[in-house]
Amino acid sequence: MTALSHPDLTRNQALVLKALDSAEGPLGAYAILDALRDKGFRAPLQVYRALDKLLEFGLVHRLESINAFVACAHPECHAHSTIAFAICEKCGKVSEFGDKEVEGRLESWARAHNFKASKTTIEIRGRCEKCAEEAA
Amino acid sequence: MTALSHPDLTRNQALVLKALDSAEGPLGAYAILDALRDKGFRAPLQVYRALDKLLEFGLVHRLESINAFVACAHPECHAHSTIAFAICEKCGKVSEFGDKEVEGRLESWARAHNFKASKTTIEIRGRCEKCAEEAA
DNA sequence: TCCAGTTGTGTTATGCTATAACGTATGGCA
DNA sequence: TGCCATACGTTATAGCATAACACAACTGGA
Ligand SMILES: [Zn+2]
Ligand SMILES: [Zn+2]
Ligand SMILES: [Zn+2]
Ligand SMILES: [Zn+2]
Repeated sequence: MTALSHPDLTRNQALVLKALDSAEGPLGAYAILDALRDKGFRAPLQVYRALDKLLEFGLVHRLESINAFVACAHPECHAHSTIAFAICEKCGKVSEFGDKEVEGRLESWARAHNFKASKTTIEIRGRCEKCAEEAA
Repeated sequence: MTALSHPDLTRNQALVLKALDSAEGPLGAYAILDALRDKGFRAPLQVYRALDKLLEFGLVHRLESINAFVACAHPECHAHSTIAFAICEKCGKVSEFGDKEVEGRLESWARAHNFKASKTTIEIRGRCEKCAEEAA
């Protein structure tokens, strides 16, 4: 789905990114581990270390509210600004979007309170369009 | 700090709320357990079950990004609207605030994409005013 | 009164998420 | 060559959350 190329990804990092990228939805670290056992992965740390780097590169996002990871849908693009995620609790579909207005409001709260922000999380959980239709 | 009274809190629920309310910052479930061992608490489930109810009553918030819980700073007040949290990673101080503009923007994204939101998380991690001064 | 349903509780065991601590291997560079 | 930084592999452990079972207390109606 996304551009899988990046300067100097190591083998493990590339494998983890590929696993995330070819998954339908977000994956937990242990699900990634299971998906990569036949590539030689044995221990959670192999996954977490790769994820740390991929997060640093901005190629992967961590979804705090569900302890899972997704490949970035728009790499190269949203650089390091604040991103919001809509997560379907039924099918796992994740949509990322940015909103300058929201970002600005949160930034001004921080400025007004002398709060030095380092990372902002915005996650909406619910039902995606398709799954909402099916609901009772 | 906050109003500790609520219709029909059970003993365990009241104890957990009191523990959170008298803590300096957010507490993990196991920290609450440890704090309540001398009140007879023995197992994590005693804590989690009380927390479930307190969350339902809106007396406690869960901070998804740090797997911890805080007593609501404004019970009775912000009812069930979306709340944002600023969490100091140094001293643990948590500030809650609501922003109708932010809430509205996220709601309109959801409406535009036919996404049926059930719970929205907004958490800003960083340094509070006091701790930012001390930083190198 | 008795029964059934609901809610809270206690306990044991288990599962899922993440990191500590150790040693090894590799590549760039003075 | 010696040094440093980075990645890797493995074992063990820490931290967070729930499943499953059993029992007690209350509630409302037959
Ligand atoms: Zn992205
Ligand atoms: Zn869906
Ligand atoms: Zn609150
Ligand atoms: Zn602070």
